[in-house]
Amino acid sequence: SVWTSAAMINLYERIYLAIMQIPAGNVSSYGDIATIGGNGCDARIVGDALADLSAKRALLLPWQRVVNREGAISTRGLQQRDVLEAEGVAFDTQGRVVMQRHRWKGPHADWAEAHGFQMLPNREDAEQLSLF
DNA sequence: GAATTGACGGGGC
DNA sequence: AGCCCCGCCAATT
Repeated sequence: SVWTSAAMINLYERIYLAIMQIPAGNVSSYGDIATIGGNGCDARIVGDALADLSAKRALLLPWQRVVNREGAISTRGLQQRDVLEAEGVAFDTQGRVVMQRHRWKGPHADWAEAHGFQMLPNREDAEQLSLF
């Protein structure tokens, strides 16, 4: 219906807003952006939102900073890697972003709270816990 | 409505 | 590392 379409536009806008927080030199994954968006966001929806970008809108949004969880680029023939390298992002020999170094840790707590977004769970703690 | 398709991801093995 | 299976959800056919 008309209303679900309007809701989707808002969801896409939330996704775009989250993506705009990714600093140059970092990348985020579709899943991480979905986690930050919270409330109905899903990794596939993030992909949908980016696939929907007009050429004009794409110039205003750092869409290139979204890669999959392995650091691999999902677009084809769009020079995404070149742009990321120009931003200082390193790739491994398999053509994937070195996620340990460049994966964005998520928005700051105050920004997330102020705009109704979620924090990214702390991965260091998760790794520590898994040791025991 | 049902089935299929995606710029996806987690968990198990 | 890989592979497989399954969940997810909007859009399309």
